[in-house]
Amino acid sequence: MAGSTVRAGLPDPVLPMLAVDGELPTTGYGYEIKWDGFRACVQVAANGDSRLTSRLGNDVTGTYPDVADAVTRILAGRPAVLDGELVVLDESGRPDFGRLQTRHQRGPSSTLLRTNPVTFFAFDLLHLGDDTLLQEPYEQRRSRLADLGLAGDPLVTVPPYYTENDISPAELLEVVEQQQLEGVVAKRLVSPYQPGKRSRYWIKRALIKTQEVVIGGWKPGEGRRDNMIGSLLLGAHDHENQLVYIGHVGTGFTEKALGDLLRELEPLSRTTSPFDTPVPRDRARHARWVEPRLVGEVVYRQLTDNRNNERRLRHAAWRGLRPDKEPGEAILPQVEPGVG
DNA sequence: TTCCGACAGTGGGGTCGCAAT
DNA sequence: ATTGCGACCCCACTATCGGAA
Repeated sequence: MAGSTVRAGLPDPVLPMLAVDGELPTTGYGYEIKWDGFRACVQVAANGDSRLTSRLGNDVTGTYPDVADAVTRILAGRPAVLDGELVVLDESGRPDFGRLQTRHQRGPSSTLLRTNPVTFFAFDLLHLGDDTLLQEPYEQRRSRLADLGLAGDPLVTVPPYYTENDISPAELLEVVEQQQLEGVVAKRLVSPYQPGKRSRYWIKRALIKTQEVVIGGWKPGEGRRDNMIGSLLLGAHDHENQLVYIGHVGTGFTEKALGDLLRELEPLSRTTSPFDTPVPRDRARHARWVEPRLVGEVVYRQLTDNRNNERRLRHAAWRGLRPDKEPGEAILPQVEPGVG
């Protein structure tokens, strides 16, 4: 793997097992909260060397040295490979992806290391000592993981999983929605661990929201999207009826939808931004502005607050035009009160 | 025949670092 | 000093193709 550091006693980086999108099965699966952070695998060798790798196998040990050290210390000489998620929790105990991004790629000298503590949520055990657990069923690996004694250290935790005997997936999703968490992952109880593979052994169900939006411009596409729309610049009205820029959407279109949209947008061209709030320079680059008349619908995961208190759609995907709606009906949701 | 999994290739938000202007 | 751009992290989604069902 390019870019990885060779360390004595450590095998190649582990590529994490992945989940497909889908509805949650009601039987034969364990259910876990989907934690909003960075996926990471921890490898600890018998000599105490340790390595943290990202989803694509990149070495991120230097970014989170305290996490690697904590796991090594707890294991006390036992070699092991763990899979989990690096998460930053906010004051109410919910994952805060934004703070994790701020910390990412910072070196050990960064002051952010102290202001943004990261917790490793360990949810699978692939190797322990001389034992390879990849072929063991999920439940067995979970049991061995629970016996490791990882919980108790502030930097490491082992989040629980639930079965149909504890709670139905529908009920768990309700809890997740109330707590404003990201979603649920179902893992087949008898399944092995297949590194780097995406299969129905693991099924993720993310909570998504819908939003009506006003199209205020578009950016041309590239490559396969040459001579087509690359993305749409979106806005919605706040409580003072200002048209607030809330980000772009560049996915979810069929090719036909892209062509139809372009034909509708071209007659609406104008030379200035129709938004009442500024569009960041790099986001407005190459933008073609239009009269804010067309209303559409997008789905998204989260309406973020960046460091400038600007709200942006995260993971937005286009659903289609809403010719039945007036621009004034595209209203920003109120800021949700914190939980906890 | 149809369906599904894997892959390539678009696009997004965000941060950081380097080189060109 | 500003700007452009790529490299990372997170990701959604469409289109395509070959093999499984």
